[in-house]
Amino acid sequence: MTEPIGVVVVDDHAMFRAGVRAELAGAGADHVVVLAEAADVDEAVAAIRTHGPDVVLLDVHLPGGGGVEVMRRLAGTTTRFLALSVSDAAEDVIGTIRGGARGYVTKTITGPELVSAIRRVADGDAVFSPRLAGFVLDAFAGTIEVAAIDEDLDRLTEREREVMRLIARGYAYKEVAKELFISIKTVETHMSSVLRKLQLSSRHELTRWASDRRLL
Amino acid sequence: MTEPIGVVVVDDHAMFRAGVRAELAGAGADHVVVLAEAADVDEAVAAIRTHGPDVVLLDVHLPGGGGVEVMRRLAGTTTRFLALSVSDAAEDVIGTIRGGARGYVTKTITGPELVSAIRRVADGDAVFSPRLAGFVLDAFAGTIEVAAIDEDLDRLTEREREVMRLIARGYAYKEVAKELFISIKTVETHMSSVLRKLQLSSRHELTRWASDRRLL
DNA sequence: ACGACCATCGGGGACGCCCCTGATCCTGCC
DNA sequence: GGCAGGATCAGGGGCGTCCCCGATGGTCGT
Repeated sequence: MTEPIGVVVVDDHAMFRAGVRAELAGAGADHVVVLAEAADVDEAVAAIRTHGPDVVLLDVHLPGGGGVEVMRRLAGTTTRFLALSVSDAAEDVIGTIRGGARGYVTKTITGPELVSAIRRVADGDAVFSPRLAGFVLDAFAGTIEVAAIDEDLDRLTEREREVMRLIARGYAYKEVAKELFISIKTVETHMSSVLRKLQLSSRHELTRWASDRRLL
Repeated sequence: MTEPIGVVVVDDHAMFRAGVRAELAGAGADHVVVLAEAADVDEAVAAIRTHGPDVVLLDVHLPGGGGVEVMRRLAGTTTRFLALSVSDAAEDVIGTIRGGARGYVTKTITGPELVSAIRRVADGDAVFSPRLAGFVLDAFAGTIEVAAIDEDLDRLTEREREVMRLIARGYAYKEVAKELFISIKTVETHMSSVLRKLQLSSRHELTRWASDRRLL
């Protein structure tokens, strides 16, 4: 409370960064100080290393790998990350939390609420927009399943991933075969492996699965 | 140039509105004045009627019907609309232009660029982010096709639309039949009509078609 | 009353999707 | 050298998808 909280704002929209800065200057008063801004992953890593902020306001979708990449590169720091995103998609939220963020709020937040969220994160609390809190808990209740997803994807061979991508985009087996210069039967074999490894049962589920993970 | 340009800012994110206001105050200097802000369709319509701005900065995705709804309700005013969106999806851009906007820029824009865009729109020019200009022209080159899309959708009967929605979500014929308490054969008949009327040839194309138009 | 349109069903067929078994070739590893 | 795993292909079968044909009953407008 006596010490102001140092913050670095990471977002690829200059306009939005200006908005955060303006709101924090008004509602944050002496409590929160914006030390620096960054517009992509490289800038963010450099700025955080230079300024050592207490809290980083981190956009999820960011040129250069996304907010998760920033946290990965700074693993081990004492800095706390608060994700700030337009997306309320479960994959984004879960992925960001698993990447190490201490909270996740959407950009519909108001200035005073943001100040409050920053202070709570700086104090070590976890902060979530009300609507998100629900499935964050759901996800951690089913941690095994969440962890298993990436392992399953890793189990796919290179060729299987190629086939999977085309199928998920709506290509018929015949078209995949022509595209990859292989027989239809080979496509069927790969697809069979893909569905088995991902524990899916049809191309439609695969399409949904892939689009949920933004693999298209 | 002598007269300042009056602007109303419509966006559901208070933070973003603050950013626009701050940037316009800095880079816009005397040339641009923010008359009012609004966070949803009703507020926007009221604010624009009250203040009669030269230009409205209009977010595309907005509670209460979207930016298009705002323009529809204010049809006939001399106010010019500049769409300001995170989305660069063709449907959003085309739909907004068809709704009456004089320009469309993404939120990656900087303050000075936004001031420039506002002034050009106020002067009667059309303004587009460079990457978007291409397919805006494409769309107007193929105006017949764009106009035909909605006519085709209108040609579907109520029952056909129900079937279409379920199929597009990945339901099998059998599942659709159970869901709607009809025979599989009836589902097939409806699907056949849907595909013929929409000039598509498979459920996969239908899925893509529907998701492109956010009918899911 | 008649035609136009819609929703509902059926038979039958061509082809796509998915699975099973089984096979060859190559590469890398112990 | 054997052994595992990946990529390639084949045959055959069950079921889904999409089409053709035809049929009945209901509603609406003229």
